[in-house]
Amino acid sequence: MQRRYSQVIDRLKQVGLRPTRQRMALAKLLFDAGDHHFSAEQLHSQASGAGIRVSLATIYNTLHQFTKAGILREIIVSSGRSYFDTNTSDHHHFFFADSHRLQDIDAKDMTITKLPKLPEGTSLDRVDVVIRVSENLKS
Amino acid sequence: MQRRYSQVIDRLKQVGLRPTRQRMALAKLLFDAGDHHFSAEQLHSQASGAGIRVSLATIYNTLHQFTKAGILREIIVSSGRSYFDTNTSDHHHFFFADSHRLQDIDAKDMTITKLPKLPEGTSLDRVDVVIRVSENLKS
DNA sequence: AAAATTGTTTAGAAACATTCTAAACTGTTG
DNA sequence: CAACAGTTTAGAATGTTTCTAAACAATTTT
Repeated sequence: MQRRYSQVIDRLKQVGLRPTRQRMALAKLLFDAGDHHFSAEQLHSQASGAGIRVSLATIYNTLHQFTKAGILREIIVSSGRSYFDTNTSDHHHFFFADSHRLQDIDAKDMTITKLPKLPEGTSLDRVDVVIRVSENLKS
Repeated sequence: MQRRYSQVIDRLKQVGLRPTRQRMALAKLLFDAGDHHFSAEQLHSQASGAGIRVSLATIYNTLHQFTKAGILREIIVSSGRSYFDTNTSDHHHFFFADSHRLQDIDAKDMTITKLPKLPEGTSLDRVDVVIRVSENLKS
């Protein structure tokens, strides 16, 4: 049981975060599951479901720490609720307006050939592309 | 005094909205001022400052109605607060992470040559590009 | 032009996601 | 294992947005 956590412990240490009970449990949930998108509330329920007792405050703390550490990415597609992505590589998103679902777009499926000059005295953080789509109603 | 509202009245009628006192006043504030970005709260203060008494609920109602009618556009750059844009033409945005400011990017200053295939059974609503930048600290 | 109808506005309450607080707890270091 | 610094927690607080149902205003009908 202890050994299965070694990867997660290493990963946390690498990014300078203490491997606490909660962080290890959450990291395991997040990174053992492959690329996916989720909200704070979703992670909280998932944790509860898996028998991990973590407060919502810790979920938020952890999400922000992971994001700052670069092992998680925040996606902003709707005001009023934040989403996170375990895929931190260069890519973009489809956003299904009706169901609030997200789907990755691989960087290679999308090309931006011309970028505007950045405003004076600024440096680039990130280019976010969100393609908003509607699900067609069945006839 | 009455005549100055005729454009705004026509515009509201065109999009199927009754030209009420509040809608006319807000439309005038918004569309006489040239392209700009704003939040609900900002519009509310601006209205108050101009001696227009409108409730926040009406601000929100109006903003959503205008957006649905296509004479306003919602910009999603930060969870927890919505921004709107009086410029509804095809364009994108710079977002200044520190100051929460927005700046238009003309469609012609940015070219996307390759778009991914849309997921099965969906239709395109919009492609949003947000270039997030940080203001460089002075040395 | 009053009455009837329908759509709009409102204050205040409610909802919701997120952040804060300060006290209890845990991991780490020496 | 003591001491310290960092972490977690419940619950309160915050901030934005939506809801409610009653008053009001624009429009249509008579």
